[in-house]
Amino acid sequence: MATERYNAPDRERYWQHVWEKSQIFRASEDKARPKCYVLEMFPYPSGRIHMGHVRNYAMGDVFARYKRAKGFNVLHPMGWDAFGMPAENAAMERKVDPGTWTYANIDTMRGQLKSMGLSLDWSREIATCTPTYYKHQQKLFLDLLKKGLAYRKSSKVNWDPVDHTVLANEQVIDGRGWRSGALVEQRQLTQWFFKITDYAEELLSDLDTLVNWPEKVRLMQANWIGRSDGMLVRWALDKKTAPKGFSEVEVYTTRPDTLFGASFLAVAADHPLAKAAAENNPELEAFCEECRRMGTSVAEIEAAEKRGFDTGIRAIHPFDKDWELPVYVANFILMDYGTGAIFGCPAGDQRDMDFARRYGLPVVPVILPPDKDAATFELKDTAYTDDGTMINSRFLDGLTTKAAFEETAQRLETQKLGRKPQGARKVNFRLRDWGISRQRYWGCPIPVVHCKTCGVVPVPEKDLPIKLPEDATFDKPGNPLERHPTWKHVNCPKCGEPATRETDTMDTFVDSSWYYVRFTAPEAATPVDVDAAHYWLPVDQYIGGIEHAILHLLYSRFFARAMCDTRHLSFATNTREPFAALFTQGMVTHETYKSPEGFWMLPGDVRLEGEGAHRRAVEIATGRQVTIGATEKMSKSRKNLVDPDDIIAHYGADCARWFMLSDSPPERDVIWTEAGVAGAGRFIQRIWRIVDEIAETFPGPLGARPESFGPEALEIRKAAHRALDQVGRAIEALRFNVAVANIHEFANVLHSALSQSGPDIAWAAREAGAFLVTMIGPMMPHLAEECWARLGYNTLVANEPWPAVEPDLLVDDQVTIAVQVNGKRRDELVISRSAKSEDVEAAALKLGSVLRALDGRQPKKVIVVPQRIVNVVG
RNA sequence: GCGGACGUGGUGGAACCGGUAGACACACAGGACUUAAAAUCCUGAGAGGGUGACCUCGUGAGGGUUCGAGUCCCUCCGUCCGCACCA
Repeated sequence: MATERYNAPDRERYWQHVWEKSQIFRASEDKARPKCYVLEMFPYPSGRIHMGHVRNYAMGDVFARYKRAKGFNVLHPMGWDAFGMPAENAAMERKVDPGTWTYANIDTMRGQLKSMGLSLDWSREIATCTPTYYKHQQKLFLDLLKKGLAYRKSSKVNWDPVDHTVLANEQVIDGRGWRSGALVEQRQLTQWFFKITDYAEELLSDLDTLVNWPEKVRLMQANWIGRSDGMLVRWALDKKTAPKGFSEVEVYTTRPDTLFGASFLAVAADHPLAKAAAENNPELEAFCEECRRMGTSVAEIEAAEKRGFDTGIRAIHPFDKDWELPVYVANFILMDYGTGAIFGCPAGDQRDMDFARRYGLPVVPVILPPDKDAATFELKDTAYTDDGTMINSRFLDGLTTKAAFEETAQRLETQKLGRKPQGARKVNFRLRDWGISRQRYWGCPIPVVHCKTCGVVPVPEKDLPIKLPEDATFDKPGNPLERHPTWKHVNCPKCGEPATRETDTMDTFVDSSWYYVRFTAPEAATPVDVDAAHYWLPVDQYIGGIEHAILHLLYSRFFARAMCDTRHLSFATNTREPFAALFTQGMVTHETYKSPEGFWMLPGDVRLEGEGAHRRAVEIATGRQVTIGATEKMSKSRKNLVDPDDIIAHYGADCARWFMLSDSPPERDVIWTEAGVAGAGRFIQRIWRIVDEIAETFPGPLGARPESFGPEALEIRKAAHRALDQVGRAIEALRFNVAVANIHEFANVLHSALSQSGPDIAWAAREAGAFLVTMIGPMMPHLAEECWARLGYNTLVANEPWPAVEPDLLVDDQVTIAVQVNGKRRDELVISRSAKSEDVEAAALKLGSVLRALDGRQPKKVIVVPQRIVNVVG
């Protein structure tokens, strides 16, 4: 009896070796089977994997292995998002070459991932920093350039003074660089952009098709794209006051209905009209300068008051040539939204209200709230921005807000009142083009050459890849490519004269915008093997962190479309969405500990004692009391890290995987606890013991199925089939914690059933054992193989199909239904599943508990929900 | 400020479409085994009351719809997340 304890670390190495040798996770196109592309967001090779990776990849692996068992042709690849700042920082700090550093990290992390036993097709591994990858990215860039989807312009950009590079709008968080955390500055630079705004409408409307994405992510993207329906309204300027060459100003508004509530116009400090007006007005010039300086940080914007400067220019109301309004330069007008100019309606917009109150401008209410009386309605300092009935608005009076919008829009479009004021409907987006220039070394070089005579010249395709020089220096800040002695000096591909290479490299988010395409044919001579991509895409299940809800996912959605339009890609589906289903997993958190001096401490240096209110922590080395802090995301800075290697070496990968999948719903944060891991470790041994006992007590293969099963054997079979059914559904829905609970439940049933004997029991137990092993397979694959072998099979459970559930076994002949009296549960009733409602009612009314609860009253009504509940109303 | 999500025992969390709330696990308590510990196995447990089969209360708070509400509707409170002068 009792085989020894399952030695996870040892057996895991063995089974990993077996999988690797048999190459079972290699994917190839197979039209005969339905495909399933399972992808987890690929890691940045920062040095070592962390628990967040373990959780992410464990989830993806469960799904991939399950789908494989369900008969799908699964593609489950892995690679490295390998360009980026940390490699350069390492080069600066430790004098190692960024490439050397990166590849060493990749080697380490590959080893770590392999020790997790993931069902990955390693033959497709890619690293974005290899010329064999970025060569194709350069080709894609050239095609985008040709198509007009990549372009250069001078613009105000977010400059990260720590990383010495430009950041995209999406990469500025609370006014700080997303990576460095430095306060971002505004600089005027000539930069490369991708025309993501060309796809704004499609990127927004197609969100509706992404039904298998979290609602939250879709909303975040929709808000980010920020569509608004409005009008462009052109206001004539009074000739006497307008600067030379300006006869009108165009403003953007989403509320043309409030046009009669206008009391001023305002333009941004960078607006051409402001610049012209400032030319011979030093005071205004100074004000504009001040405005430009502001707005460099969000903190300042928040604190800033609404301020303006009257330019002296007067504008003429589109519907009344005798109505003049002042034109201000104002600090709260954004040059890059709409037209950089607005008309201010204090009654209908809080900002305009603040502004009007400060400068003593008129406040005319134009919308009467539904619950207010026209005679008494007045506005204090709060604007009314909702719908209502139009007042003080001439021909709009009495209309609803919506009708007034239409009426105004129509009139503006068709009429030519006064001096050529007019308007046009316009959809405006908040989304800006994606600035991809980075003044860094460790990125994909932008393949163009700047020539004095020919201008910007694309590098001929035959010259790709433009490789990074291997002898760059990192001893001072700035772009190593820019200061490299020879790299940038080339001859113009067009005229042959001396010219310079573009020294900007691409934002690393470009690399990750198409890697999922490259995985479908990682060796292809062209960026994409169209057939392979057509077969595999879209990704059927994508799993990663919520932190990429906007950046990476939006860029990827853009890139898929841009690649379609440059004929690199075509989808078999009728949308151009790269990720059919998205799942965003929660973070891995851990308690934090602080020494008496206030320094963060590693969990490994701390011993926990007591519980509840008496729970305390002491430093193992000294026995000193340690402060237990909040539970937070595992991070280096707080030192609340647990190294996956340690866990895998001690408990095994299956244990780490199982714990990650237990308890917490995958979309929520999971708290890593030593007790939880130990519990997972105990369960592994429990499974091993159960399987061992089955193998020992009921040896041999499944054999011929008995003619009939006794009630005890039937119970085992029912439990097995029910569990298999439930676990399958739970995995399908990515509800791993529920699957884990179902497995626990089944293991408990099986464990207590094993003391019985008999030929039918033997068969049922063997079947149940096989089921148990199959259902733990996706989550604890090594243990499953070991158990599978122990049960006497000489195949790999990783290759076994998910058994078919016998539907008959999922239903019981007898059902237990609750009996309520007036909605309160009083009893329960075990009755035939097919019992008629009348019979159920009769049986319920006979129950002593029911009679007692009725207390002599006659039942007024009896509600019977078949197989569920009886409610006696009395 | 705007938008969204969430709120269930000591803890993590279950509960299909409105139908027995608390599955499963962790932690805990008691017992068995053991010289002892670990491991394992068995048992217990939402709160309160009763000797007892039982009764009352209970899913953030309050109200509503319903035979019946953790689930649907309204108001409020709290926590978390996203966006934030976007006209």
